[in-house]
This record gives sequence, structure tokens and C-alpha cells, in this order.
Amino acid sequence: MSENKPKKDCCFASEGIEKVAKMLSPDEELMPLAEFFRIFGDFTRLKIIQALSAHELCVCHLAEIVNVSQSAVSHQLRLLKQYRLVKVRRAGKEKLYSLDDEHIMEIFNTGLMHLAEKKG
Amino acid sequence: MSENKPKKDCCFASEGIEKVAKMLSPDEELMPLAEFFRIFGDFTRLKIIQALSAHELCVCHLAEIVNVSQSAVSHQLRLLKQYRLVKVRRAGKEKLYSLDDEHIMEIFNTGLMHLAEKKG
DNA sequence: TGAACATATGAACAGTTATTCATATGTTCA
DNA sequence: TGAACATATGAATAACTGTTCATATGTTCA
Repeated sequence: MSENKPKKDCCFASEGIEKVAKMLSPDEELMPLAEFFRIFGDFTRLKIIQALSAHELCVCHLAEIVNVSQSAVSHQLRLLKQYRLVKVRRAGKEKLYSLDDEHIMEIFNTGLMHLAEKKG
Repeated sequence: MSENKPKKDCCFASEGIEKVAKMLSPDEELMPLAEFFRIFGDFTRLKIIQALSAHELCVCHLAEIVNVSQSAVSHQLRLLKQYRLVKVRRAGKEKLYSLDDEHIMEIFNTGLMHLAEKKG
């Protein structure tokens, strides 16, 4: 922590620093955002997301497609739902999952593009 | 794992499942993508990113702005650089960090928009 | 109703991660 | 050159995360 550290002008004047600090989104906005992005930061969940981008799917098929246990998918789907990446509807015995909105694939694809450009 | 589980047609025919499975990006692409997104999934790093979106900054100023120790920012900057979210240039004693490209804030802002829409 | 199917969930465990502390490296300038 | 400043890094630790296993809940249909 850097509480009462005297402000230095190494790269930039003190007023500038304050300005940048003030311009940051409030913690109540940035913390949920970090939680939201953390959901993208897992291989299994990323496969679930990409699979759902192609088709609404039930839990057992998702488990087959991403090749993890039913329990594991279910746990991940709970997170994905909690953070509004996916939505569900019941259809008989099954529950059909799909992506919540366009933002999800927008983020996914921007990430892919970034990596493609930086490759090598 | 779901190795030789007999394919069921619960929500969708078996051929459809195969199609979705085949359409997934290869692991060598999805795993780095997960690592890339994981970097966004931390409060401190998100603050660093947003601060850098406003201005190129040195380590000590970043530490002040995001309110963590110099060592902590430095460790995070190493990750941010490793995954190409930021770039550095030296200016005398200091090192000035800035965002690597537009994709970073594009992802950041799409996330913010998503949360804003889902609020409540 | 009850058997069979589909999904969800809690506890436990192994692996990962963010910070701190101490210290090392790199740069400037008197 | 060496003191002062700026940044980086390794080890240690506490907190968190993803999977598994066992089991519970919910739904259909005979």
C-alpha cells in the first residue's frame, strides 16, 4: 500500500496522477468486472461458451462436447449463469443453456483476434 | 470425462453434437485464450489497465494510483506484459508502461457494457 | 406412484494465485 | 565511482479455484 507516500514527478506531474486516479471506475464497478472476466479465464468454460455460440445445448451434451464430467459442467454452468454469461430454459427433463447476449462472443472473438495478431 | 458414453439424443441429434465438437477451436488456441482472459480477471490488474488507458505511466505512479505496493504492481506488470496486454519503454531510470493495442480496451469496455445492461 | 433419466450441489483435495518481504539489478548524476 | 532512485524477482504464505465423489432434487412416463 502507498498511503502517505510523497508524490513524485518522475514520469508525470502530481496533478496528472490525481486526475488518473479520479478517473478510475469505482471499486463497486471494477470488482464485478474482474469477477466477470475471471469466468472467461478457464479452458473448460471457454469451450462451453464456444459450444453454446453454435447451438443451445443441454448439460449432458455439453459434457460430451467439452469432455468433462456432468458434475464439472454443472458446476461451471452455475458460475456462467451467476455471472450472466449464459441463460437457461427448461425443456422437459432437460435444461437448455445458451449464451446470454452478443457481448459474450464479442469479448471471446476480440480475445481471439488479439492472440492471432500477436502470434509468434 | 465422458469417453465411450453412448450418445443420446436428448436435446439434439448425435450428428449435431459431433458437428459442434468439431467446430470448437483447437486446444492450442483455446488454452492461451483462457490464460489471456484470466489476466483480466483481477481487480488490481483491471485498475492498472484502466489507468494505462488514460496515460502512459511509470511503475511508482501506477502503484500510487491503484494503491498497492511497488512490488505487487511490478509482479502484475510482468504478467500483463507476458500476455501482451501492455508494452514498456525505458525513459531514463523509469519504465513507462502503456496498453499494447486497442483490443484491450475494447474487451474492457464490452465487459463494462455487459454489466451495465445486466445491473439489478 | 415409482423407476429412470437429467441436473444440481456440498465436501474434500490438489493445484494455482496475489501479496509481502527481502534483496538484486539497472540507471542517473554529482 | 558510488549514492540515490526505479524497477524486478525469488521465496513464502494465505486465499482461491476446478475437479471428483457421493448424493440430492426435479421431471417424465408407464
